[in-house]
Amino acid sequence: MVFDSCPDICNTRLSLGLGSVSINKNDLQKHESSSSSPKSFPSLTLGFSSDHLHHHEKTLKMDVTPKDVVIDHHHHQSSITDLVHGSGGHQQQQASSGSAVSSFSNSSVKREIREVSGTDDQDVEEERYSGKTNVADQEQDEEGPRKKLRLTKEQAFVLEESFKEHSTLNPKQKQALANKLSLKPRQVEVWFQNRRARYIFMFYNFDYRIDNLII
DNA sequence: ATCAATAAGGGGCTTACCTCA
DNA sequence: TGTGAGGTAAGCCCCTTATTG
Repeated sequence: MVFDSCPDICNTRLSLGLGSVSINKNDLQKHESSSSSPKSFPSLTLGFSSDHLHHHEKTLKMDVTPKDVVIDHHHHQSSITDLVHGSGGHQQQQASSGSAVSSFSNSSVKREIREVSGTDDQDVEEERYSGKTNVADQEQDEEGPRKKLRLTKEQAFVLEESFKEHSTLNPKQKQALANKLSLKPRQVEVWFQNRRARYIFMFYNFDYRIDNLII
């Protein structure tokens, strides 16, 4: 199904298509086998309009599947894109990044700023150095191999409960949780990131099991 | 020694906001 | 005064690494 987008007005000879892409669930689940029932996802396609298609063997195509359509399916974004584009997920990221040309990666800088600034964090840190896990963390600040923080059961419980309420946090919520648990806001943020990743993984595994049951 | 779980690092993309021509 | 382009900061995601039980 393809709707030509203003071919006369823009004269770009491009068309914008809305359709669906069938994806074998086996391929979706990279590391899992069985269940060959195909799944279809909504797809957005940019290409030459149909009347020009014959003149172009190679069509410029950009499928937005299904990241922006299926909520919480980010985890398999690259797998799906692999199928559509035939290679790594980074290709999709580049394809969709037209607006990001002027952007530059400044993650590490951001992180530095985050660590250096924010007196609130310092207060929080001072507090947490009195706790059980803080010794290891304190050592980490000094030179040497990074020590892995293990959250206490209480901390994990509170984070879990909070995650049930909302899977993402706004800055205030993050800060409040950090204060409550004597953690850095960054640690709360990381926990939620990892937790979301786990959640999506579990979601797909559940889906996979259901499929098997039905078959 | 091996493995699974998970905290954290690094890089990329998106979005909002600001400045300036 | 309104507008578009470019820069910046912040947040999120994916992938990966490192640590720990």
